[in-house]
Amino acid sequence: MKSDPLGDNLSKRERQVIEILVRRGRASAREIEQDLPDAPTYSAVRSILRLLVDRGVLVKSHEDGRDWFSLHVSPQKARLSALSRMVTRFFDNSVGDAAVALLGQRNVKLSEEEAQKLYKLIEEARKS
Amino acid sequence: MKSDPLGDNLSKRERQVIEILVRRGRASAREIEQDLPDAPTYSAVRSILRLLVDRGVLVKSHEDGRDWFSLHVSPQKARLSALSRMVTRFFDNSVGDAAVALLGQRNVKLSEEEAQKLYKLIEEARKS
DNA sequence: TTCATGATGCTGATTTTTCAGCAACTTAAG
DNA sequence: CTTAAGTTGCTGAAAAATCAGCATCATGAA
Repeated sequence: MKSDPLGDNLSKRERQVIEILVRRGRASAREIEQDLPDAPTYSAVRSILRLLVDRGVLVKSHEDGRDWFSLHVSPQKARLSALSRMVTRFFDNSVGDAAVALLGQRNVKLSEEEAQKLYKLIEEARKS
Repeated sequence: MKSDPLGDNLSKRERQVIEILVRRGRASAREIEQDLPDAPTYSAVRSILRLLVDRGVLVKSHEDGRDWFSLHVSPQKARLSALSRMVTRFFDNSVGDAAVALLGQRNVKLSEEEAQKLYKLIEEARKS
């Protein structure tokens, strides 16, 4: 098991940046600056981005006259990784417990499509 | 909405400590020291604990000749809070998407009991 | 080309986090 | 009581993270 690039070895700002990129997929430095809570100066944002790129967490490309940043892993993978991590650390590795906690919250609404998908997944995961 | 005490205003070490307490419910300083990855000295652990108690994140009690630490909120609440946070930040507030991602992973096994619970929850969440 | 606007990365300073040393205190055993 | 082993909080130092200033480079308009 390789060391998780999105694990607990990230600072506050780094996590904030990564959350932005998980949601947006890809963003310019300016966009990240705008999305950042209590945003510091643009320079400071650039510093954090530079660090993250150096460590291989982010990927930088250049287009339309500016840099674009995205996660080294896909947002899909990042989401799964984060979920897994939570299941491991908070739910003693039990996906079932986590799912029950997730769906057992107040005011949870599911579309018909989602409900169907979930039924199917549960059926598959059911021990024979 | 109160500021989340388990939100993103925690440092690396602080998060590590909190994860330990979510799992153990309550622990002595020595136990936390042992569970901590790359554990520093016992003194350093105490410093982090002292800080967290001061900020009201942890609660300290004394028993059997030593201090015991636990979360100010219940592990149950902490888990839910963490899940909600993830749903908000990583799944665009869609509990359905998160649940599908969670259960759609490889090698997910559910007990009959868990499956039944989930069916029930989905049924409830399905109400238009 | 020249100028203005915006983007970039380097650098060092400030702030926060992390840490170990140490003296005081507690507890239990002798 | 005296001692030894374990626990605790204070303190300042070391390391890491955060940040802004600034010079340079890129882009596009005049």
